[in-house]
Amino acid sequence: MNPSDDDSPGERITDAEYAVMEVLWDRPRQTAAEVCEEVCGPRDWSLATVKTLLSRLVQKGAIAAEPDGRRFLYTPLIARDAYVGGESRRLVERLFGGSAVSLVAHLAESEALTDNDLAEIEALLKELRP
Amino acid sequence: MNPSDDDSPGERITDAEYAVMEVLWDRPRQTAAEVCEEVCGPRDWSLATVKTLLSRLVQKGAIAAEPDGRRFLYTPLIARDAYVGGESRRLVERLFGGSAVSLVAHLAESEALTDNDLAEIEALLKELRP
DNA sequence: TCGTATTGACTACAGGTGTAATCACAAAGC
DNA sequence: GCTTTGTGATTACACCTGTAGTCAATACGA
Repeated sequence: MNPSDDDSPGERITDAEYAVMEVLWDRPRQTAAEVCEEVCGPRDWSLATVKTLLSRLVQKGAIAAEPDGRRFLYTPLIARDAYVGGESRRLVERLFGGSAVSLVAHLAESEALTDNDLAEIEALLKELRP
Repeated sequence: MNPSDDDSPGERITDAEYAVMEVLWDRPRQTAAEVCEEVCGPRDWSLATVKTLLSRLVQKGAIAAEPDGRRFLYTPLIARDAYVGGESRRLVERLFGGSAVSLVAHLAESEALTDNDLAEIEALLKELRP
């Protein structure tokens, strides 16, 4: 895979922006007001804040703004999986020298994984490596 | 565990600061100049930058500055494991709804894990669940 | 038709972050 | 003693981020 194949937007998505992305991933093609209905309550934001975040996300190429009359319907341009994968990879890179195995080892040893979790992972692995 | 038992520093450690922490975790009790020797090259920083980062880390309570004559020897106050664990947990919380299993599943499915990785993890699990 | 509500664009502004210059001072060498 | 050098402290400054107000235009209801 050549480096310019990277389909992730150059600019990082911030914490606040991520909250907006969540809403749009859940249901695409929403207006600013609709997004606000979802997040303004929990995060105690005003509509203005949501509008700013939407603008910035459009600028960053993370979402598309499809004109619908006088307003816009916003839709994610990057898939949730791609984003989550990117962030995971970034963490593994930064904290575990790129070794995902180290991450799993750490999670296991630090009791972030219950016995049940371990069993689930084992099952998952069996599926992936028949 | 009561909430104030949290031994992690309230303030987050940033990306640049993390680079400095790495050096100190690798070998504690280093001077600013020594730290610079390690990071200034790779990150193309000046000594002044390193000093600023060290100051901020001291302020944040992430490292200690032990006087040594006219200068300081810097030493991490938070363990690498604690930090790494915290960051991992944060990511799992944010991106995978708190389920570490989901993270592993995602890594596996998104080919972030090679066959070799999977084998290693399997071996690790066998060790943890005899 | 005329006010009112809605909407995106623009502006604002404090705090964090990356990156560094400058300063004051003390140590060490000549 | 006087100068050079290494040191932390202070200050700087642009950009990013979180959070929001204001504005101008447009649509909608009376």
